[in-house]
Amino acid sequence: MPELPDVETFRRYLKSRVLGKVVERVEVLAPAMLRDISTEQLHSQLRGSRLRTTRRHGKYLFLECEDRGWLLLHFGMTGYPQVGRHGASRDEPRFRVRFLGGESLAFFDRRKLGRIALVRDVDAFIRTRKLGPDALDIGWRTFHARLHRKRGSVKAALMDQHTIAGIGNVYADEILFRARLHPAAEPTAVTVSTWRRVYRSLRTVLDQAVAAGAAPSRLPRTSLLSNRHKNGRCPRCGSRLRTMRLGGRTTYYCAREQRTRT
DNA sequence: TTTCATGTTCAGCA
DNA sequence: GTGCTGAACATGAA
Repeated sequence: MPELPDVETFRRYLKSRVLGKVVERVEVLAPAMLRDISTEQLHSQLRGSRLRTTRRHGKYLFLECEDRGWLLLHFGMTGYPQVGRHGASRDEPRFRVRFLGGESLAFFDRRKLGRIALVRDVDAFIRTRKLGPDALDIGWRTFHARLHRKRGSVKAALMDQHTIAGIGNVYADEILFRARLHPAAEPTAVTVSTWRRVYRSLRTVLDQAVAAGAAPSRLPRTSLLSNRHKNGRCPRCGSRLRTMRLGGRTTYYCAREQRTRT
């Protein structure tokens, strides 16, 4: 479920497990996941390099490889990293970085929708891709300025990575549920005080999710996340949750509590 | 068997 | 440029 909280959890995990390690070799089991680089190039670029720092922007994770640039990892819908001794896991990873000393970083991704690349400069990458500010860094003024004039729905605006980076389908629903705002509300019709509520909700929801290590079981019981399924009920008022399609994705909301205005 | 799924990207259309 | 829809990517789960 790689949205911002998941990727931030991955980042912290990798920070504690692979920094300082030296790359021995790289194995690409699913070459289609590479972007703008071949397996051979990636291997020769990374071999002998020491991992120095980690960075995250939105749903992108970067590992700095000393003198070689940054290894970019995007987890798509089903990707996740795992560090351990070679071959410790039953599943076959799509990508693996072996380190001197015997450990390796494996990238699992059933659906192969994840992406792997090597970039020279993270900030340049963010500019080129026109990614918006990271959802955990954005301040109230910037948030309001970037969102309140958008067309379409508030939910689509929250999920637009060019507007604000890191929020996906699940957390967009969660943020709007907590803010009690209807996901289909038009951004231009939302009052400033309601935008404030959305902003505060965004901070609370993301902060709590990161603190919980993005584990649904460790999120507040009043969260929508654990109820987003057929026959799911609103954890606050008990009414049946409704669904609709917004921005091409299934949207869960409580029709009784989430209003179009206010 | 069919439908749906947490993400991104592109084509086609308004 | 903005936004929407549908498709593609590739695979598992309900």
